[in-house]
Amino acid sequence: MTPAKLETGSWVDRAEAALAAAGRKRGGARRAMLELLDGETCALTAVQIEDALKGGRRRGVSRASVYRILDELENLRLVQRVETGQAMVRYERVCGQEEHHHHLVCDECGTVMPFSDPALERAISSLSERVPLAVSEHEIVIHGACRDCAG
Amino acid sequence: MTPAKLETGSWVDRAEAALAAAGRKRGGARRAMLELLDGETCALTAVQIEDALKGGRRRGVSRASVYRILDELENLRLVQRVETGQAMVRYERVCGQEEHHHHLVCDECGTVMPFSDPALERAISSLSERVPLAVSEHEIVIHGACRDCAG
DNA sequence: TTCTATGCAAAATCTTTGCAATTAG
DNA sequence: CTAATTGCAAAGATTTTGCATAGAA
Repeated sequence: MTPAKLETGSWVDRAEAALAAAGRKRGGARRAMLELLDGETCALTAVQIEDALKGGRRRGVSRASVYRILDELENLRLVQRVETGQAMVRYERVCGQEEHHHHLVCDECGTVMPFSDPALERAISSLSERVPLAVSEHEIVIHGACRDCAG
Repeated sequence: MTPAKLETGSWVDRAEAALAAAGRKRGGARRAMLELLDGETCALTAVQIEDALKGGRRRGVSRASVYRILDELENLRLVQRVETGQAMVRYERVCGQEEHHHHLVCDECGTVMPFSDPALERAISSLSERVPLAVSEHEIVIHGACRDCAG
């Protein structure tokens, strides 16, 4: 065993391992999605994922598979759903604590940007202990006008 | 003028005034929705609103009108959209600062509960000044298992 | 071989729109 | 009378499901 190695694998490797542990077989469509998601820094919609795979150098993946695979990955906590109030759900890979972030949404142009704030996280974790819920996740979305749109 | 009176009107009165100021005429469907929303402490989906109006003692309102009216009210900032990651958007009335709150969502049974936390609000408003966005709103959703579901 | 992965097309769900009739001002 | 309101039905958009084929172990 090489415990030190456990943390060095990429997210794709970690995902493949989790899928294998769940008794799943490998598939090209899922592999392509994993690679795409691993390269993204922020959340994508199902349609954006489909389009990115269709246009890029990776293989295309049908929309039904995009949804099915996102659902599997969400169940395994490998990706998380992000609700930005834009009619479509977005998804992004789940990383370690160090990359934990939330989202800024420009209501004018629809741009979504990540942000993180330690003070906010502290407030949330303190709150999590005082709430009538066994907290598993939290999501913070800040709406406004981005610099381009606010003029 | 009686400035002191301005704060005493119910949310329904405030909404009607805002609608009148926007050049809208009164309508029974909208009135019924305003009264329903005013009596709710937390967010409802469009379908829940439709059902509540159909079954209750108030007049029924067609689904199209429910959506149209919610959209109007949202534009006038009389109601706000709440995304809880449950496929359907929820709406609730917007009140003054004193009633500002966020949401706890039980991912098992779907229950949505309101909560508020001054420390969290302080963290958010401090953050709002440091972000590349002219902030208009923020939304916080905490997911987990409620006491009934967690056992 | 046997069970999973995937694509395609149809279905389901939530939301919006077009149009005509109704109603407020 | 004129413009806003509303219901109904049809249209849209997003997401899910059924089924047959291809692929991994």
